[in-house]
Amino acid sequence: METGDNIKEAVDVLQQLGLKEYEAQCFVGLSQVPSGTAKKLSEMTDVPRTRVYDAVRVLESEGLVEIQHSSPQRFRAVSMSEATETLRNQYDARVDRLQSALDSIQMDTDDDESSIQEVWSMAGSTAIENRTNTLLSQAQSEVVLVIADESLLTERLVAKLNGTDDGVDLLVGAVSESVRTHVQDVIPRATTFVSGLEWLHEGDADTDETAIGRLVLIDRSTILVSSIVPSTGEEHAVFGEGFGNGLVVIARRLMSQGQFTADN
Amino acid sequence: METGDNIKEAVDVLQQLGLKEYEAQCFVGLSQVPSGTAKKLSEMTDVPRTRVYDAVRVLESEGLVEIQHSSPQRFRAVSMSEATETLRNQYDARVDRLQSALDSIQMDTDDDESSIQEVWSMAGSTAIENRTNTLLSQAQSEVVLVIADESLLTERLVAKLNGTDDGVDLLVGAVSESVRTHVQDVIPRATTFVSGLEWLHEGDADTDETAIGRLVLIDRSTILVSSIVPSTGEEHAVFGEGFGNGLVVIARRLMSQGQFTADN
DNA sequence: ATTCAAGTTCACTCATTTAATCACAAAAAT
DNA sequence: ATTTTTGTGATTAAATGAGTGAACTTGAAT
Repeated sequence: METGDNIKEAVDVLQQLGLKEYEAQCFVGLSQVPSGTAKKLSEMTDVPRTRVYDAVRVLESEGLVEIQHSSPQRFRAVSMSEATETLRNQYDARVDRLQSALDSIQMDTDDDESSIQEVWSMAGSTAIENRTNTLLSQAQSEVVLVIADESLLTERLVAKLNGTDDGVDLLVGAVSESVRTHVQDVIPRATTFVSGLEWLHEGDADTDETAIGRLVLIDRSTILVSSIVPSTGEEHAVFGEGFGNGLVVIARRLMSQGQFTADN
Repeated sequence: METGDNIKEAVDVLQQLGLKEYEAQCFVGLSQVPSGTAKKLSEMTDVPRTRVYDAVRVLESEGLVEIQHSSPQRFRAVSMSEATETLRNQYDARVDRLQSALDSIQMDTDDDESSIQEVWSMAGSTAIENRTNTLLSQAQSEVVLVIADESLLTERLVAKLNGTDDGVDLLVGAVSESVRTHVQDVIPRATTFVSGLEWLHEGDADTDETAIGRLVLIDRSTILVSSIVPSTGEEHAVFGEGFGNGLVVIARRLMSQGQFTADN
């Protein structure tokens, strides 16, 4: 059922946004009718009638629902645009509060006696994309980027690449010729090539091995390699810094062995 | 203690953003130090050492923390800007998903045999501000606005007011002369006045009565009145639509009795 | 006035989730 | 070799939320 799934999806997202199940269901229910009573709502959702009142009251206090104090009470959802706006404002406000709370806690500046030989792991596509961005901003002389999948070439990434300093060499590799030409189109100043690294696209369909997502090498001294785990589709990454870092050394070695072949 | 409170605040906000207590504490702990082990973390926060691992693993999967798989493992938080960016992206993505899920559910268009004599209540400053905005957009001929407190005159509200169609009369009332002149400054095209309604600012300090926050009357047929509950500081509002609506009638009556006196 | 039904609130149980503790194996350090 | 750290897993306890039913209002109908 089409709408049924969408309803479930909406309830789901609302719960992720912090609403309880009853609250989410009531809100979605109300968003389908101009207004409704507790009875009507409990019929169209599977919220027990006696609990509709609680749920709706919470929703009202959060600015998502209006209540008419008549008998029977009537409820109605605020407009979609008002609701999403309210939710977004709420979250933005929270992130802002977090930011200022953390800002006011100064960090212990024991130097991190580290960097060399450390390999860090992280996960999550957005986080990895953010890190990629941060790294690109730090580039002084060279950026080597290999992307396995066209979908990873987001607008934001393209913008960032095009915005890098002119003194920075931009080498962008793709796994296939078609992706390469596309990359060359959107990032004219880059030197593009088709990666000669076979292991980059092991794990396509047939094999169940994890495939490489992106590879970022900055100034030959910082590297990030991500992979997509086939079962969940999640993106994981490893990250190393420092010219002498083992991971970085390996990456340089691979390059100098001519595995990366520039085509133009 | 200054930072102690800020730490609590940060943990609190992170929980509101969906993290569990241990996760929130670990993240805040890590954000105070370049990198740390489970032991160190459990000492600086009050997360049991044996549970640091779980918490940090979740944080990693959410892109907020990096893990170095050595022995002992070392953890570090991503930079503040990356963290807030990741969180914000995550939330925006959710709100977007909600929007499209709800969009695809069309609403039952049984006419709402309503409007007249209905009074709805809602709560939450942002929601009320959003509704105010929506109402201002709908104005055809006249807007009467009375604000009790200068703080309610947000940038957004001012922009909205200045952006209303020229054919719409703009009457803005303030509770004091000083607020009035300020209003006149930022909204030149408005006709401003000092509200003669004493009950608007009953409940200042001494009395514990709830004070009126804002009063919005659109085209003499839609009204919204909000009040601030003194104990919690929350803003609540009542809202009525339709020329014949009781609340609207009362509002018109008050106006025509000369309670609102234009000064210029 | 009394009764009845619908509307509403409240209190309580059960299930799930999360916090907190413990026992133990593996790894490092002494 | 022995003793401390480090990491995993299981287990208990506390808190939260879902689900249910009794009881109390209210307004309409007898």
